[in-house]
Amino acid sequence: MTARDTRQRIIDAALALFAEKGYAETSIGDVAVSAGLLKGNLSYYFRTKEDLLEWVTRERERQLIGDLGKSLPAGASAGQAMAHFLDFTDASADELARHGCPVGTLCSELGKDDPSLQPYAAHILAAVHRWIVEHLGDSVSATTANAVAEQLLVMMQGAAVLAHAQRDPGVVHRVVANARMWLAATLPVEVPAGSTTPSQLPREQTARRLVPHHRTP
Amino acid sequence: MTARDTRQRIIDAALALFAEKGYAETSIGDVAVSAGLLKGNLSYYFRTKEDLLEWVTRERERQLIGDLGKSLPAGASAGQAMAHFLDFTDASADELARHGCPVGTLCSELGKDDPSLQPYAAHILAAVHRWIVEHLGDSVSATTANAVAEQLLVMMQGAAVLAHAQRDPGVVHRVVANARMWLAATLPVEVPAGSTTPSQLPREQTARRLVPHHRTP
DNA sequence: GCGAGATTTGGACGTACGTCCAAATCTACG
DNA sequence: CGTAGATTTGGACGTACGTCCAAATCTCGC
Repeated sequence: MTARDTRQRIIDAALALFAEKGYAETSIGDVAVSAGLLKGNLSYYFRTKEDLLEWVTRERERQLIGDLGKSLPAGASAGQAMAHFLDFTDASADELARHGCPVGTLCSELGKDDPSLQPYAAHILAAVHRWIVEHLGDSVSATTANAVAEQLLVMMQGAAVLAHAQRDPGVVHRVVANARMWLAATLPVEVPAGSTTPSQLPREQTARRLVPHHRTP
Repeated sequence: MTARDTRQRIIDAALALFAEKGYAETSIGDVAVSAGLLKGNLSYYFRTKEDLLEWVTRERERQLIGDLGKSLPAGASAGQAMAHFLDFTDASADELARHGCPVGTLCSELGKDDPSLQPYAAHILAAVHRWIVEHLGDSVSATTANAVAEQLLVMMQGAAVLAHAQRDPGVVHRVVANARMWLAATLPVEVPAGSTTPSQLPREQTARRLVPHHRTP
């Protein structure tokens, strides 16, 4: 196994652990064990924990933007791209409920104490924002595109926080469904229904423009 | 100074520190110094750190629900109550940008590693949900009320995450303004404009049903 | 003013962590 | 095969933390 492989294995292990337990609660030793080496060996590949964090966030952004592009046809319309983004989030509902959004929770955690670490995570959010704006193309004005991207990010991040707090992926499904309707009403383009359409959710005649929500008291 | 005062001073100090630096990053010693006593003395009032957390979250819920009720007329309509909730969030924009939502970040952090601590924070979110549902009264069906409460919480939590990540209170202002319009279009009742109305924000003819967003690249 | 209970002091103790390092081991090439 | 460089081992070191505790000090009612 080459050193390059080992490096990547460390990054992958840290990626998973940071998402699962957070940055502070993940020790260098945890990462080492998960990657199949001893703690002392990590310093050979990453001098400090912050050094590792930097590579992990870079990798997260690379994977996230890469996954967003995957299975999205090259010449996809703005509406198709937005539907794709919502499908992607919807498919992540279970993981979001289990661990929260890997990016959002990292932003919150790193922003708390040491502000020098926070840009690492915030950079990923900005990249997703950019992805949305770019894929809206010129179907709307730049100002509107930024507003739509911000609103979408807000809804997805909020859904992740609530789904995680209540351990209920249903929150994500409902918010995605609402976002779909909101987008269809807001954008001057077609927004195809996703693979998980709101019609699969309980529909009640009392809810207007809202995916109903069954509380478990 | 009575022991009761000291206890309260500890809780207040911990409340502020947990919001500012997070639970894990706040040491017992930090709380002690901030409350004006020595570390060893804290164990006299709170056996363990988790014990302190329990009281802090209780206090946070008490204050939050109390503040929400404050300056809201007794017989307020559903629309007035919702506008009040949005005004309250809007007024917290600066603090949300600085430290994130004290409740949401606590939920995210506690939910990560030790699941036994997470209910403390999640309970507060549930209380706010309940507040919204109760103040919607019977202006809408129970199902719709729950959906509206969930959607509002999602938007506010998402706004807090993004505002915190970008250190920009403007996110909160824009999301609140959008929520105001969304509520007005969704609820069958009047939703009075808040003290901080969207009209004070830059308005562009290109944005339909969206508060425009100026990116700082 | 005296004594019992409440409160405070200052530090001990064990644990966990990030970083560092010298020796041991492995790998690849001459 | 032998050696130089790459990689791994196992642990040392300093620090910070949560918890615990015995002694000292304070606060009241009597």
